[in-house]
Amino acid sequence: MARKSSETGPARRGRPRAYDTEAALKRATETFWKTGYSGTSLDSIATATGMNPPSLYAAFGNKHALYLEALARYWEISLAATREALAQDRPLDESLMLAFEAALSIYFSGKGSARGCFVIGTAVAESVDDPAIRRSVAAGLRMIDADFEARFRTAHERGELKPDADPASLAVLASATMHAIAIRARAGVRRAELREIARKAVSVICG
Amino acid sequence: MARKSSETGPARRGRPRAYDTEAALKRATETFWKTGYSGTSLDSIATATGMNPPSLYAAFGNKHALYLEALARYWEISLAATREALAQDRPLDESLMLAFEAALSIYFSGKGSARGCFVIGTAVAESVDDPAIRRSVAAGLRMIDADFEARFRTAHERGELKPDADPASLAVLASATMHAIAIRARAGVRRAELREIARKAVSVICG
DNA sequence: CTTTATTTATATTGATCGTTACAAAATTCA
DNA sequence: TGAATTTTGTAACGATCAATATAAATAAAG
Repeated sequence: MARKSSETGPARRGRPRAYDTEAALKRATETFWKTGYSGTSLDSIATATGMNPPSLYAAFGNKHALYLEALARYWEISLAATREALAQDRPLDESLMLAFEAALSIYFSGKGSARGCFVIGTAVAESVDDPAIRRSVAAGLRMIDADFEARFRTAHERGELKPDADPASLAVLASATMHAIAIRARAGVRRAELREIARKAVSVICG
Repeated sequence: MARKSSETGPARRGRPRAYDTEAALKRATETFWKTGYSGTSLDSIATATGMNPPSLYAAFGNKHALYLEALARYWEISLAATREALAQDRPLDESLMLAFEAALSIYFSGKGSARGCFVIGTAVAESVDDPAIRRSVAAGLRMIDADFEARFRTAHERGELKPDADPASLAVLASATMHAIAIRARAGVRRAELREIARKAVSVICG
């Protein structure tokens, strides 16, 4: 409802837009990523996107809707990265490390200091008071768990795990490891150290 | 500097205080816990504590200093709870479950919906832009790791672990599990389910 | 060229932000 | 009792908050 259609139809009528919606969402996401939802003003988003407040509202509705869109988009990208890493035809330990490396690439993708995970770093704080954000967080976490569990199940069938290993239990630890890395990245821990943490976790998980 | 001395000396001169500093800090912590640092106004803290703004400033300095004090106090209580749980003379798996149960008791200590961990839920969001908060988070996490590692080292010496088990690696997974529980509690996951997650993690960690 | 449609830029809205000035209130000391 | 000291309650400060009203600007359609 807020978002205007962007299909290149028979030529639009009025003054052309000066912004690219995709690019603006990306810039807005980066701003939220750094200072959180409550800590980010619409003014700073306007500055980051180069858009005027009216254009922001025309494009995204309001601050809350804009954040939800940023959150949804982050989940898409983040889950796709994890899924793609786990889909590679590699031994289990390499597969897990690929997933953690993919996560680290996202957590350290900013220009300044590490921002960690967008969800852990900004959405979790709002989750208590904001039902929509809470639902998004819960749903995304379930999907991460499911992706890891699927990978462990495959590994189990391939005999990469001990027969008594439980894919669901290992999935819990794998996503816990990912969250731990996300938290520590935002707390200023260096990437090499986080990689080491991932390595240690993988070595335990894979037996 | 901000905090006035509260030692019951030779009787104070002026109008007596209408507030108890300890109780006020507790109420302020609960408010921050629910709506985060940026999302909490000093007005709401004044309401929660029953204090006037000038009294708040006289007692704690300003919003930032008040939050840092709340954070430091939370770390104390939280770390003490973990340490005490791990200090119990129990088998390793029971010891870990005690620590996780202690954490759950804190994460679900609020009156309304679960608030999760104060650090994960509120401090992590501010960590990128706020050096003081970031340092507190990083230091606290290191202490948790150290406590778990010490427990695993003891278990290793007692022969509760396989000889090739690495206490540091297991500690990473234990605190990762704790963080995972903290995050999910704030995302609305029920306590019983979190207990189950902890149980699964313990079963993997302990072999 | 005029009309219609859409976006931009600016300015502003009332509300709320963190913080403080100020005076009344309440206590101890002389 | 009166002076000194500290806290309380209220009111207000300028700044900033999310959100909009308004009008100029820019395009296609008639």
